[in-house]
Amino acid sequence: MIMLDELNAQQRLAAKKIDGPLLILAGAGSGKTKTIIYRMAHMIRNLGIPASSILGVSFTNKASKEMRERMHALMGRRVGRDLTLCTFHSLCVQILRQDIDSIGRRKNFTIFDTSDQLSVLRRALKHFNAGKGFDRKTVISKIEKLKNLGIGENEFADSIYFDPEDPYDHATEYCYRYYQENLEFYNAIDFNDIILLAVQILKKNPQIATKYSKRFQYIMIDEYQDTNPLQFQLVQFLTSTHNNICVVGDDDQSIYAFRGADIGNILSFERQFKGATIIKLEQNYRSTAPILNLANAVIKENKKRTSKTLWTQKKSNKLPILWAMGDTEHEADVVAEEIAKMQMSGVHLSNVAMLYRSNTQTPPLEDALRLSSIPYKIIGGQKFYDKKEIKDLISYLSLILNPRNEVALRRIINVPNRGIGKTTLNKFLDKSKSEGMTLFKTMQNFPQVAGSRANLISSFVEIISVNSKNFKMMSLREAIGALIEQIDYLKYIEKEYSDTPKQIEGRKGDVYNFLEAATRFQNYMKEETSLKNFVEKLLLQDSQDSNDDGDDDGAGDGAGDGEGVNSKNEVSLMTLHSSKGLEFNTVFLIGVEEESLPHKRTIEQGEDISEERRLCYVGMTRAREELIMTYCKERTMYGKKVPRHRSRFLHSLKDSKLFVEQDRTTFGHLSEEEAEEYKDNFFASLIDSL
DNA sequence: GGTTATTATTTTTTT
DNA sequence: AATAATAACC
Repeated sequence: MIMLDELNAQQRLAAKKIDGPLLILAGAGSGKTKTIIYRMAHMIRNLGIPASSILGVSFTNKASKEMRERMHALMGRRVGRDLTLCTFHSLCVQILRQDIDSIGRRKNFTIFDTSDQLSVLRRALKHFNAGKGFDRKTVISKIEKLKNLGIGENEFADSIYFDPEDPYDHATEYCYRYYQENLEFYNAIDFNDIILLAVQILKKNPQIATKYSKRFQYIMIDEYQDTNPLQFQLVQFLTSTHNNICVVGDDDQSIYAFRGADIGNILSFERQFKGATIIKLEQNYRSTAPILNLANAVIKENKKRTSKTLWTQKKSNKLPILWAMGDTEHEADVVAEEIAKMQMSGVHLSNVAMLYRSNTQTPPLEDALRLSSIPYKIIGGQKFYDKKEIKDLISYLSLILNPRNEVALRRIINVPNRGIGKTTLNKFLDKSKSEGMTLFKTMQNFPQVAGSRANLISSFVEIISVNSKNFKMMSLREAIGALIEQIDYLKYIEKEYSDTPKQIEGRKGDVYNFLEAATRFQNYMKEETSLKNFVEKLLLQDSQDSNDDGDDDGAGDGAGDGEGVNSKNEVSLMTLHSSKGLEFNTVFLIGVEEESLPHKRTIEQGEDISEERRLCYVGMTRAREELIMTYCKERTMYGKKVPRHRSRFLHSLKDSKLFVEQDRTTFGHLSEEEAEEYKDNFFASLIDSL
């Protein structure tokens, strides 16, 4: 028997409401995950619902991993194993692997990431009009938006989204088609296609839709405010036979509109699922009252939101603080100094985080921490597989997996240098076109096209085919090792970076880490290890997945595992986006200034800064006890110093007494005595350093 | 075909 | 300031 006594009244209501549509509006820190876990446990243990008929969908691997771990802790491993807890993307990849042939596509597709997309787009734009300088990223984001709305490449021109006056729309029209044709020819799909094609499968094959809907009788969606229209369609198919859907979310934490999330999905849940129950979780167990008061005041300004006010029992007389700093370096130094002080007084650094709007703010903070010898960890930012070496290796693997993948082929055809340059490549591209054959097949069948370089081509083709045999015969780890050796990749790194020797070690390290990752994958997946699964996992990895050198999971059943990604004695650094779902005793909110939060691009784009406000709200509500915000009077941007001002989000509250402002460029935050002492120390250390 | 110099561009957030 | 794309050179 699972006892629900540990839940509060609202949480318990939510856990007990099993049938029909349910919307749980869960404010920040209101025990959302706990409620979901108990709800599932209650269903399985008390009501005897088979775990295998329950599906829990989240957005990040980290979220589903956490859910699984907490399920294990509560009910033991066996039950957890039968539950399906996964991300939207991994769920859809499973659907595609099973049934993609039902919409006339091949099964061994590869997944294109952003850089693959960009490389196709470059060619698309060249074809469209060699002269004009269109921005590839703008075109991509237009295409993605269309895909998220479910508009195909041939439907765009006639849709209401097409503006004949806008030259970008004409470019997009052309490129969208070119892009889709190419992807299909290469047998590749992009992130949006993962969802889009899965929905298409379900749409065209009602029996398949029914199959999945029957298999998953109870469906839960986490972070529902982040779903896009396409994901909404998917949910509709999955619930078509039973309507047992429970969604959990917080409209105030919707921060992914830029990738198509539609806050309307959560706001209109009642209308879309008839007879829905709505339960609000408003008690916050995380933050102290002063922190919550400020956060509430900030978010209150937003117009479109469900009415909901968080409250807490945690009293405190520590008001949030806003520090005015001189410039970027000053900001980093002062914060680092403060953290050093905390460390001295015995604070464990896993309880401390620095949050900021964009990744570009990371380097100066990092420098300051390093100079003060404070251990830190950057979460998110550049993904492991975004590094050049890893992309190269993955391209080899993708090509081996799917020889139609021309983007991968072009990336590595001359890496390491093997004397196959632009001219030769172009010859093969022409031939490939005239024969209507994939680029790789052309190289395989007509090496003589390269003239005197024919043997170079042949030996490249040979490398690929030898290795694809290797992957069938050896273990994953061995086969990757053999590949690296055969192409002599480590030597290539040495040569390539011979003028920046400092980098060599690190880049080689990336290669070793890659091998490590393969080993870990192999140990974890056992007989399900395959190259396909491995590459897929790498590409669907999210920014909070552990790609560190370390012992992350410890494997033993953890006794009450700690919250947060980082339990080591390290400060966590991350963007506001990646901080969602986490909490820390002390939060430094860096750069709460105009053009940063709200961001310049959003201000320029027109009026809707509500998402920026939510971002600010998310950041503030990460803090349990202490919230320290900073802004600079001057910031270095694009290598130039620019004057800056405190964010409008705080400016409008400056007389509210909800926070204190201290000017750290003077000694205004100190009493006279302290200021004297500080100055003495400062000069003393200055003299020391001379 | 490969290397180096110059120029352009970037920086919002990410599955 | 750092990096990538392009052009010009060897």
